[in-house]
Amino acid sequence: MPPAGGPSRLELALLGVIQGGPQSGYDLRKAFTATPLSHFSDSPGAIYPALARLRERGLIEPAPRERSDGRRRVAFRLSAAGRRAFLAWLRRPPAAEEVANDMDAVLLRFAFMSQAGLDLEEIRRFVDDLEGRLSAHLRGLELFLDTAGAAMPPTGRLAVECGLELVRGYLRWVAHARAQLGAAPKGEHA
Amino acid sequence: MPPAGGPSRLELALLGVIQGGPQSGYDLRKAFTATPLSHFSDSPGAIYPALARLRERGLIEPAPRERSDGRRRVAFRLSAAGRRAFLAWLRRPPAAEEVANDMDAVLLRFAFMSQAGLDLEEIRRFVDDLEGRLSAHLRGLELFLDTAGAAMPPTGRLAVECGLELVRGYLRWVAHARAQLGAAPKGEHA
DNA sequence: GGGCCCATGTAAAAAGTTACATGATTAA
DNA sequence: TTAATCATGTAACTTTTTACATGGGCCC
Repeated sequence: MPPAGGPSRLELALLGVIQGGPQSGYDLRKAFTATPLSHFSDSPGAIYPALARLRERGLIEPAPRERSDGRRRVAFRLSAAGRRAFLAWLRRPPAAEEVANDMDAVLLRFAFMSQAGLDLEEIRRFVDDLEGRLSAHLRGLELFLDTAGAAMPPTGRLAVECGLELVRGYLRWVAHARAQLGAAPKGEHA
Repeated sequence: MPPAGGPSRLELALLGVIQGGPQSGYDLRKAFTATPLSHFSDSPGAIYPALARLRERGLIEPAPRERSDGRRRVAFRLSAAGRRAFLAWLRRPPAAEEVANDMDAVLLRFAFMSQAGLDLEEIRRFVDDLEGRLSAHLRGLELFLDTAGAAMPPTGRLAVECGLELVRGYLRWVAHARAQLGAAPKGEHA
């Protein structure tokens, strides 16, 4: 729904999957239902219009068809401009506001990074930035609880504490991710 | 965007805050900017139309004004039907699909429970149901990782592992919440 | 009186949801 | 041949976003 400036989250997810190899609308629908990450609609009413938009903007283009069984099938691949836009989006460091209430978008970016060929150092820098934002957000939540917690109804306070526990979970994951990324031998991505 | 059947998430959040006492549109905007839980837009273009819809459907009604300083101010309170609808929403046990990709909605329900006067036993049952769903989802993610994890690009796999860590965070919180709720003396809510 | 916050709204445009429509191909 | 699956789309509707518009009260 949001004319949020650049491509929508669905469009970016589409670009991300397409980036891994030409995909038809039907492929993409299946990818979204099969994959645990991302809760995107598998409805044709979302995907086909989104593909049409991406095509109009020159971010994707029809790929030459290989498997020429009789079926009608329109596979798309990224155009040069599409690849540029996608990489620019991937490289955007996590913003404070995003970390506070749109971690899905941050994780979506991260998920596509190695497949898109970002090098280890860039990915590590992203993780470092993310950790800083998460720590700040954690402090903010703790401060809020200290200030307003006592006056809140029990389940309200518990809900905020849940947010806190989540951020701690993210921070634990950051440590894990850094270990995995650090351990990987140089140039071992994709 | 979604005509998902009942009231939208924003509408439910509005009902939830109004439930705690009469609120004007401006109050609600402030509540959404000040509160850490929930990332709702503070934009008038979202809130005033939503209030108008709720009013048309008979879920809220203008409250008699108390602070009669000169300012124009239209405060709303829940109608009887509004209270019924809100309670019915609160009491809906968490569904599997919700736990997988809309925990925000689950937490939003939980946050309003004690203020709305649900009794401790109901809240505990909700938490028990939630734990069951979370455990099932955890197993699902673990299975996915065992099956598909090896074939995934590194950051893709890490992103799924992040989802896993999150679910573990939620489960830790469930244990904490149960302890808090169990410890509270009978009838100590709101 | 001028500027700032309070307070409520509207208008245009975009994106998603549900539901429907259509046709080809494969398998029973 | 009949049903299921592959595959792509359209139409109506709803909500949200951004941006603008308006006006009253308060404080210096």
